[in-house]
Amino acid sequence: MSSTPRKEQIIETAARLFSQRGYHATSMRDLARELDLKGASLYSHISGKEEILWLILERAARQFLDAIEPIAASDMPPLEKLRAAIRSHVRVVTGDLAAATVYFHEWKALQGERRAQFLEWRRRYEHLLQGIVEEGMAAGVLDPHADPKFATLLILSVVNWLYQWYRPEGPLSPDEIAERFTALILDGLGARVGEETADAAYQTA
Amino acid sequence: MSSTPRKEQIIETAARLFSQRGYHATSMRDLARELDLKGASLYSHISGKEEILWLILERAARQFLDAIEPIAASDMPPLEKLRAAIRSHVRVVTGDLAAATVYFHEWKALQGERRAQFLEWRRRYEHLLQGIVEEGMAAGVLDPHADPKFATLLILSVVNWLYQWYRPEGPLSPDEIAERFTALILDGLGARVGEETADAAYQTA
DNA sequence: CCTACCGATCGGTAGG
DNA sequence: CCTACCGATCGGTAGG
Repeated sequence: MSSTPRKEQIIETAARLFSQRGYHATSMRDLARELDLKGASLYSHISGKEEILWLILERAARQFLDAIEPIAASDMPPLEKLRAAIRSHVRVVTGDLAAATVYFHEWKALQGERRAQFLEWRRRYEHLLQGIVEEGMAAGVLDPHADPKFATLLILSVVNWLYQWYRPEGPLSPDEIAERFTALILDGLGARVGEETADAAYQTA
Repeated sequence: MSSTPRKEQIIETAARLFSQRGYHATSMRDLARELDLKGASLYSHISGKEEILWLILERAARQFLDAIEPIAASDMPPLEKLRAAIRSHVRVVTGDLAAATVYFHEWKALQGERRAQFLEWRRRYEHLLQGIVEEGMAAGVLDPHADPKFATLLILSVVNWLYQWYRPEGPLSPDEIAERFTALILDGLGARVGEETADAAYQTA
């Protein structure tokens, strides 16, 4: 029925298996069986097991970066940038939950150059997000006295952990989840007109 | 020098290796080499590879539960309960980062009964935390209109993701990190005296 | 895409 | 705690 090229089927199926059992716990024969092939037949489409992992991780990393780069470079107001960045992150995670799970769990199985490339992409992503956070602080949308590194880590905590609990059949759509995340972050890290409220919360704590 | 029993050394070293490379990527011979033993010698102290993983995960799960259970059962005010729960969670994670990493990443390698037991402990922990959140809402410390399940997930996101970025040599102590988490959560999920501020933030978003 | 096969390594046991 | 060894399985290749 499907005209999806074999290589695509291999990558998709591998993403599912790697996300369920982990990269090292999935054998090439497991993967082949899922595609009604013999193990050796996989090697006419891909060069080896690590290449499959790499193709999954490379795509995921590009999706994250392709989404945030135009947002970071745009002239939207800082608040809208932050909202758009959170929404696009949530869309990437929820759009391919298996790939996102592999992205967060299995990159350590990469060796040498690929591992370095992956980590560089991840660093670039986090740096772009931190830039948006800093713009928000400079514009007074986020608390200018907060630590931008810590604030970025908190945003990443919330949007990254999503892969652990998101289920497509759940009650909230991806955009609704992103909306709630944004509201929480604006509230928790936001600058207030009356600064007393924020100060009071810190002191009560 | 050290009089640590061999079994303890095995568990500690395994936690380090499993956290660095993953359970399936660490062989019994890797583990033995790290302890200046031959692979076969491990089996006079433990019954098999999965038992080592189980001992790491069981301890970690018990640490989380032993910390939150007395807090949940106490008669502290709701706000103090939440603060204490977050602080104890952060202490467990930072107190043994390797074990925490294995706790979050490698439990899927457990089979059958052990896997079920682990998941039950994790559910119990999350349920106790949600109870504390609900008490806070009932008492007006947290926004009574928020969704308690979602609020609990957000707290778990922030405190769980810590294992991904915490480094003992970093600028913040575990208790300082917990303090900042609590402040953020009280701010982001907190009830305000003037409700307009929160409503305004939701509508701007 | 298959059969047939490779050397390496896996978790684990026997027997001291 | 060691040497010696087990069957099973691993990723991958040869050759069609």
